[in-house]
Amino acid sequence: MQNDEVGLIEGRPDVYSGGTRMLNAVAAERLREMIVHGSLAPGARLNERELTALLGVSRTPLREATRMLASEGLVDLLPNRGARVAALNVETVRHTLAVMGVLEALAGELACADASDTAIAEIRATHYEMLADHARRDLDSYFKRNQAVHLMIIDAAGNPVLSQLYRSLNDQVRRVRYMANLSQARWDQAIAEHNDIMDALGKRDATRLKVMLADHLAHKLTVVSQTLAMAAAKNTPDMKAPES
Amino acid sequence: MQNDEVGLIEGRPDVYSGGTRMLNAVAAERLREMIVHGSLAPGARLNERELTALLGVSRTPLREATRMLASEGLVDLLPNRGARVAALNVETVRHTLAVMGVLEALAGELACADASDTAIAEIRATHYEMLADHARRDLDSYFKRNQAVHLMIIDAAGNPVLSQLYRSLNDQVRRVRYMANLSQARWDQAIAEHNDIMDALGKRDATRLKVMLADHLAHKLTVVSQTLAMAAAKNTPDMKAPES
DNA sequence: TGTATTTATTTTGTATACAATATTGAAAAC
DNA sequence: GTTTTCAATATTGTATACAAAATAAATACA
Repeated sequence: MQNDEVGLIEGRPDVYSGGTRMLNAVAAERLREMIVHGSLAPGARLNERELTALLGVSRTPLREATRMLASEGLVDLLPNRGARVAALNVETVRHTLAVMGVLEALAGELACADASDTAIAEIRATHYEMLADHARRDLDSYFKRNQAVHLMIIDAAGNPVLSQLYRSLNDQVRRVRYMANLSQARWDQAIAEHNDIMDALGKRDATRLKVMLADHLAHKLTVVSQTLAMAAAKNTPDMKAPES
Repeated sequence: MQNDEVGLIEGRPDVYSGGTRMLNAVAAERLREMIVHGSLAPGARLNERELTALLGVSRTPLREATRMLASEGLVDLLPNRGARVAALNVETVRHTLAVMGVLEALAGELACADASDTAIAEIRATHYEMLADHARRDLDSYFKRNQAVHLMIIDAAGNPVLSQLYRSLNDQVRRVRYMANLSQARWDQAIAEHNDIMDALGKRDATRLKVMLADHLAHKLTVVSQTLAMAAAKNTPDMKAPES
């Protein structure tokens, strides 16, 4: 009756088999994606019955997954009322971006000092692919490459703690992206900023890189704030979790 | 048979009652404490049977707790081999302290700019109590107050994301503290540094505060590194998780 | 004695059962 | 017509049952 999708073991009958895979990780991954992409909206309840049916997993690994997501800050747990997708208000995003800012600055510093030339070359290559996406007006691909560039800079710092933390915070902010498209002007500006960032990194100019990253993030904050303000204006009592 | 300690509901029979409390949170809190205090050593297996007996909770909330701790980085999950206390090697601690450094710097900046005078006064008061602990050579109380001061500075920044993240990272590092005592010389030096930190914060001198916090953390890193190196020398194949 | 190999035991992963709290909906009271 | 009350339903929290790994123990074999 269970195991419609996930729990199904390669070419085996549609029946649970026993202590075997890490369904909690699978469920967490899929829930994370749903939350980031907005198919689970901020404030939405995570109904266990629905989600077990959707994911083909029993309640046990599903609940383990929601608990993990709660520790990551994507979900809020309410006593006897289950899990809700974390609210997404301007304040929280501002706080999150402030932290991401110093993490990027640290990454920039470390990357300029320690990153290998080949690592920087790989970042540059992805950067150019991103420019191609911009030229083609391929927004989806641009977003992916843009993300990749930022994550590659972070990873170039060679600090796994930093990498993991940044990814976690980044997921929070990514949720906003799927709420509104980018204006052409802002897109062009972002590209210009990325050129500066790439240039500074190529020259291993940590001081300038940090400034560029900070500016880039500040502009992102204004865009995100506008997006959230508009969304809040549209359907007023949204975005914020329904009051307890 | 279960519910020896935690699940026991006020003056009720020693039997489980039903969908009621948040035993996962209770279990997570107790496990976190055990890991931070070292009663669950780095690399140790988290045997579910033992822990359910110890905590008086069934496997379900216990597992939810371990999954949360995994997301916090205090625990590693191995497929079909359960949870282990995360290893505690110099590298990881160094990476963690590097991130904590930029978080403290951000907090210092924001606190100097935005913290209320009463908030700073409260930090100062705790600072003086810490000096009293030092004068009395009350190491335990000193550690608590020292922690409190640092957390108060973080919280004074008024950024909940920052606060939560810092606490999570801080738990990682706190584990080392319980492995060795402090030399008198280092203790005196730490006190001197704290005086400087307090002074800079009182004058809302963000630039100097950031330098002081950075120095303080750098010294902490050397102490922690020595501690871990000594521990590694004593019982060689410890501290690192047993190879998979 | 030491090393494979097989068998027993333990431990983990998942599903389900059951009780208590929330939520819904309809009847009753105002 | 609106609000209140109370039963019916749904949903959550916890415990337990059962199967597959993993580990330990025991046996076979050299």
